[in-house]
Amino acid sequence: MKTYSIGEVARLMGMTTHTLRFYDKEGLLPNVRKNSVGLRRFTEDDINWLLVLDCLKSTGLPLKEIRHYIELAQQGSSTLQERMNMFLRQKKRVEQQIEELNRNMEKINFKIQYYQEALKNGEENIYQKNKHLATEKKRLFKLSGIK
Amino acid sequence: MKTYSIGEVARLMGMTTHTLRFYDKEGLLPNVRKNSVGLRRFTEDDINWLLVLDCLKSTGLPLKEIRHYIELAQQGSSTLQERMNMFLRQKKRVEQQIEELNRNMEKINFKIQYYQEALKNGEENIYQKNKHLATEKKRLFKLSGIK
DNA sequence: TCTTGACTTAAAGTAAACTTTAAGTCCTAT
DNA sequence: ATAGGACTTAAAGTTTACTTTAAGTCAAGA
Repeated sequence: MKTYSIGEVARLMGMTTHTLRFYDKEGLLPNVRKNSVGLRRFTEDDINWLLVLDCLKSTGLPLKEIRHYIELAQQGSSTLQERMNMFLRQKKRVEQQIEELNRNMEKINFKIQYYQEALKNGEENIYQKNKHLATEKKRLFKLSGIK
Repeated sequence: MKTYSIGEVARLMGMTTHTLRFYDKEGLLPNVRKNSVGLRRFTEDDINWLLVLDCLKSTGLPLKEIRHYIELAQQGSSTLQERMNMFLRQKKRVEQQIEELNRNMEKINFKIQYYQEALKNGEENIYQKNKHLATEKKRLFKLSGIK
């Protein structure tokens, strides 16, 4: 069965070998074997897991909780439900992240529009500078009960 | 003109007063005035800026670069273009972030599907466990030139 | 008057996720 | 046989963005 060196996997995943060893030390690479001279050999399955790890990590799941997921997986099919719940929670978080990014995108687009105007006129117009924030401010004031 | 205490603004923004003082110390709240007894009083404009700061921060712009933006703004209209470029770059980053989130969402959805199947059958099917990763793996292998 | 609570500054401490350093082994090509 | 490069472990250091602690001021309520 084909295996890969830590250097190859690092290049493949866009990580450093240091990071991969750090993950291993932290228990985040549960199945990686070492050959007769003590070098890590990564299988296709190890790479598949790295892709999932990368997905969880880059959607904001802390390494600690990724390790917890690994522990669940190692306990066998009795933890199937719990593992699915983890992915369901993560799905919700990603949905929220996308919503927040869209809201922030609107703000950024407004700012770009504002600067385009300002560049055309050669000066800034303080009064329309933050027009777009009015709605959100009202929401926050209502929510916090301030004023 | 109505102003707000640091405590009110903290509640409004969902931050602590500590964080607001930290931002002030770091030069991230350029216009906040203090009253006769030395207490910070936040104006509507200060709150507007905090909303923009929050937008930049939560789309991943480091505080250091936010401070740089402030410095540009303080230099007047000669920096309009540069400030717009900053928002244009940030827009691109947010677009990439949304794309990445969508890719990750697909992986998470596959995992949820997988667990639903596994729960129905009461056992895991190792062979379809990572079917969805095949395409991405091919892409990565091609990109890195490994194999 | 005393205490409670909000505020002040300055400085030290923390958590997460690496990153770097140090010291050493092993294989390959010149 | 020796220099280079990839690998090993263990441990210390770094960065970012806060968070906590310490020591103190001030105004209002019981």
